Amino acid sequence: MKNEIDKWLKEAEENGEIVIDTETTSLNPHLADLVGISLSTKIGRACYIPIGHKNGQCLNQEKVIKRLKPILEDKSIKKIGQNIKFDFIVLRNRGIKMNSMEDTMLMSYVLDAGKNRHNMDTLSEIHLNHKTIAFKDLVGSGKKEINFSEVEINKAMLYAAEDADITYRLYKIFQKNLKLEKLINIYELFEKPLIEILANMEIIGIKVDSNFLENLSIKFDKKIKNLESEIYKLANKEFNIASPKQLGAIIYNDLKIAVLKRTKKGSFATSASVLEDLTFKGHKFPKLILDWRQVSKLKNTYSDSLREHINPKTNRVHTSFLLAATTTGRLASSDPNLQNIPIKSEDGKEIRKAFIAEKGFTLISADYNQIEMRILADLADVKELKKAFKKNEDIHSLTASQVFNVDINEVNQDIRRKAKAINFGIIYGISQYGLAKQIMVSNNEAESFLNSYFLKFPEIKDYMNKTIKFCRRTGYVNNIFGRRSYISGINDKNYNVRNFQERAAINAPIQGSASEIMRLAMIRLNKKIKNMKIKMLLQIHDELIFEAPNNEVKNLCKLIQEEMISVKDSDLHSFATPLTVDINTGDNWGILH
DNA sequence: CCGTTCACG
DNA sequence: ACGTACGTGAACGGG
Repeated sequence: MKNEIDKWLKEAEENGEIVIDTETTSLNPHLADLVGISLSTKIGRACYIPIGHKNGQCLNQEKVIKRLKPILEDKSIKKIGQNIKFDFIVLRNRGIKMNSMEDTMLMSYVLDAGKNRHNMDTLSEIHLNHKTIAFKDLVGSGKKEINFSEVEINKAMLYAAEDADITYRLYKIFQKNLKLEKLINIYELFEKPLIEILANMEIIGIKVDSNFLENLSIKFDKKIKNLESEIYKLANKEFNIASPKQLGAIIYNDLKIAVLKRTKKGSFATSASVLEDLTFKGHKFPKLILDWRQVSKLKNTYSDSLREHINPKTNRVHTSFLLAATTTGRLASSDPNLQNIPIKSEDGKEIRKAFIAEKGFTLISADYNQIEMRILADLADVKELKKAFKKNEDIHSLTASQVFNVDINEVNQDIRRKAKAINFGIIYGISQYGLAKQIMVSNNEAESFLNSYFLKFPEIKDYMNKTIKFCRRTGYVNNIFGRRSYISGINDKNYNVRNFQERAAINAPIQGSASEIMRLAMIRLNKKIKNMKIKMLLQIHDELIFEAPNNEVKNLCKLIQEEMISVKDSDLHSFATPLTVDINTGDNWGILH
């Protein structure tokens, strides 16, 4: 049996590449134990090494790991996988530091973001016209679902070997296509380096104070109970507040607070924006619901759930960063999502205080200031915007003075707020209707704001028209660095679908270019700090969180800031607009802003 | 398993 | 006349 493995590894050395796929006890790589490993060195042929099945004859785990390690750590041998960051983390927890990794999921993402998903079942059907053995067929579903370690070895072998073979076939196809489409650089420079960087961030995790969260839960629970009794009193009955159906019946049928409003699909409309309108009618009920919703959200999604994600061995939370989830190049985060931790409300900010630095360490937050507006200035070559950023002016105040025709020193809070909403709207692909709703002015007013906006910044209108035109012709848009986002439905005959896609087309290059800048910054920073005590912990789109030894904080802040700003001038693109980075430090995430 | 709601950038 | 701001993930209800 051992000679058998040696044969595969020898072929890997000869070919300079090997496909690897790990089967484990969990889809969460931080909790997963190895059950088996499949390998392929030639199309149409793959093997399965069972090492953790509960039933049947397995090979000795330690011996297999020891035998595989030198090959997986040999830089001259490519390791090819589908979502290989998962396998990297699983193997890293067993002492193997895999390198020279290739990932078919990321190749597909670079080629086809926005066109289809990038899981193997989808890719196999699209590119190989082959329906794979489903994971569900092996483990079942619902009550009868079993763990992968309980799957019969013979069945697991067929499944795992198929996956390795399909991965190899996909790799060959994508390799060719990336060159053909001239997208190989995006894959090499923006995707591959992130695999190990993100894996290490996930493995390190961030420390979370469980007791602090528990106390918050108790505090939130009291608030919820108080609100509930008030709500039931006004409703004259008890009901499930979390059910829009029941809530709508109370609002529109029992209390008759307002004329019936429905969602697109016909159910009662009870969203925050609707309830906010109703609070203006002087009734106490909608406000109570809004408060209840907010506190319930904080308790259910954060103070309760976050505690369950704390790894008892590390006292830290280990998220998963998703590299191939968005259509624009942004990352996503899950299990738990650490990119949407509350900040806007006072109660919400409390959650952030639970994220703390290790003793003797400090958290450092570094965020790009106004990165999307800066990219827009560059992307659309907006003279006035570029000038303003070079002079380090407040961009919303400038917009306000231009749109509302007042001196920049006479901009008040109200028109600055409106100007800020316009700037956001521009990035999202504005409509007068959307703007009107957002800042609560009439359609006509919103229209006149936009007219004077485009008069002052005519290049932005040109960019929008040009982008949509390009997208209609090609079906996709490019960002500054050449990443492609497919926009399906840009030529749809349905007006609403089409408009929606047009806004997405305008937004994708802006959001996407910003995400690329952050990727470059992470890669540069990683090179600088990889042998230091400071650790990169989180990325929240335009912000990075680090944990650094107290006595090094001052110097490291400078280093981080310099590296992030210097991305402005890379071999790939040079910005005329300067980047600025705000730095904050503290012993918890709550005081970083 | 989908729709609704809401947390973030 | 139409009626949505762009990109996500998680929790929950209800069929």
